[in-house]
Amino acid sequence: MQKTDSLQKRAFPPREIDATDRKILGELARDASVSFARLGEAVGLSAPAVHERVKRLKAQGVIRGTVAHLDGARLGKPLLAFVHVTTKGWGKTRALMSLADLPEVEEIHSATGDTCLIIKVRVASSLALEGLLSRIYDLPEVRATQTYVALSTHLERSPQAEVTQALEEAETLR
Amino acid sequence: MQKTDSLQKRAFPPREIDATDRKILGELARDASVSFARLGEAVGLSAPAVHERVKRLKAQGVIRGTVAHLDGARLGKPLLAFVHVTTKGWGKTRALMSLADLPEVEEIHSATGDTCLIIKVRVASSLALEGLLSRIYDLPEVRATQTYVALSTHLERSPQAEVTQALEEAETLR
DNA sequence: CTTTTTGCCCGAAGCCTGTTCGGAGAATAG
DNA sequence: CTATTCTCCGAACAGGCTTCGGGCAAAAAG
Repeated sequence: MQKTDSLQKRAFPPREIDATDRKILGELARDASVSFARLGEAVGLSAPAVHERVKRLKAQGVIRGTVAHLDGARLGKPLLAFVHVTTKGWGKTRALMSLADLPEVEEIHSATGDTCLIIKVRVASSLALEGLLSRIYDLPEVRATQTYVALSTHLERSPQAEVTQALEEAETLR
Repeated sequence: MQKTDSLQKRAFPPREIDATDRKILGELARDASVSFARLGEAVGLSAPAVHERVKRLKAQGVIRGTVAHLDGARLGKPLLAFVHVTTKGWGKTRALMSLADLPEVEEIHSATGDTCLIIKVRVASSLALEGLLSRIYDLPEVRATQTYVALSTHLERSPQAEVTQALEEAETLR
């Protein structure tokens, strides 16, 4: 019998993510409303086995949660734009991060290139976009912004489970 | 009794999205794994009433689906980047749209500004990013690209249900 | 090689939840 | 006032989630 006095056993040891896990993740990334039984058919396992894997993947943080994907246009926010912000000094200030309180702001990244911050926003109208840009400009550390308005969206999805190995293979000479 | 001979009755007439709907959508956009009973408590309705509203919102297309939100880094794709593509002529060609077949490509938008296309990609390494850019450059209609690498992501979420009315209100003089 | 341990899987069963149904109540139109 | 429509609720059924115990194979230990 194993003693576990001083060394606490982890509930989920950091196991490798295998091919079956990726299949499950691929299905869930496309449609998380599928039943465990049907998921099991797709990957060749029983429902309890799939359930255990999904529980582990959630505990490991690979699955960050399940969310409803809403249609921005039907919600009254048909205008999508990317705002590139150039800041004085380092961009990550409390004031800039407070933009996350607005439901119009969907993403905030620190980035390389000319700009320091890339912000993805979805607003009701060009007037609302102007109002949002006005709020950004009011922040003292903002030096300039450049806005790219999405005229049409051809693809928009959450992170996918698969990885294309061919991208990393040695590039042949051109 | 109403005759329905020539005019087929819609299963879900295009009803207005009211405040209760938005509350439900807000909850589901944050966590779609909540039960209808708990959702009903949050908005002051019974489980069947919430169920009917959600069914209608799905039929209307406001809820496009429920998906698992995966962690790109833990899946082996820690590098997020936005690629701006300048194309010859109009950007939306079949070759460019075929980039959607790659699981690394998460978004494709036609955009205003200097660029014609904004592509959001998540890759395993800088080498993989180079390989992906190489594929983009191989397309005949691509004139130039500019890549912004996300150093850190401070916010990344799906479209939110709320709309900030204050953004559209008249801007006072500065 | 034998034994033990570990990890992963499955079938069965209980319980929680999704889903449907019929009816009540309010608001609106006729 | 009456009829219609719409939305809601309580109850009940059915189905899926979740747990449990046990079996099997591979790896590790002896």
